[in-house]
Amino acid sequence: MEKSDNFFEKVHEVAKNIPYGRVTSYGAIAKYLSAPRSARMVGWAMNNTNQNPDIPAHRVVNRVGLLTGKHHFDGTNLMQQLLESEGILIKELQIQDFKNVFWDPTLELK
DNA sequence: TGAATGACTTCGG
DNA sequence: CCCGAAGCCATTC
Repeated sequence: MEKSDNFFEKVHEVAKNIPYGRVTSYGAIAKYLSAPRSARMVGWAMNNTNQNPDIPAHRVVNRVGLLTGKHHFDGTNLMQQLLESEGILIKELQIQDFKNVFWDPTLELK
């Protein structure tokens, strides 16, 4: 165990680099990691990331801005509250003005 | 080894 | 971005 793959580290790094009040998608991160097919693995990696308090996993959603991962958080609506606290508007688990708050690592971080 | 699962994405209608 | 189905990839049983 504890193989510390570079893939996971990159996911952690990108997640930590997400600006305040911004969000990104799993696919965007996967694409940034040169693995656009492994979007699911990004989410899986988030499970490890989720255990890290330095990783704002709540800023990562699916491609349409839907909080698909909220079920993996401790609380019931914790993820939404965290995003709302950052100024992001959410309606029925879907981010409003998603394109406006979307942060693309391939464009901004790269 | 093979089958099932999932914090996704893309394609066709 | 509405809806249904297929594809991908790593992990787990």
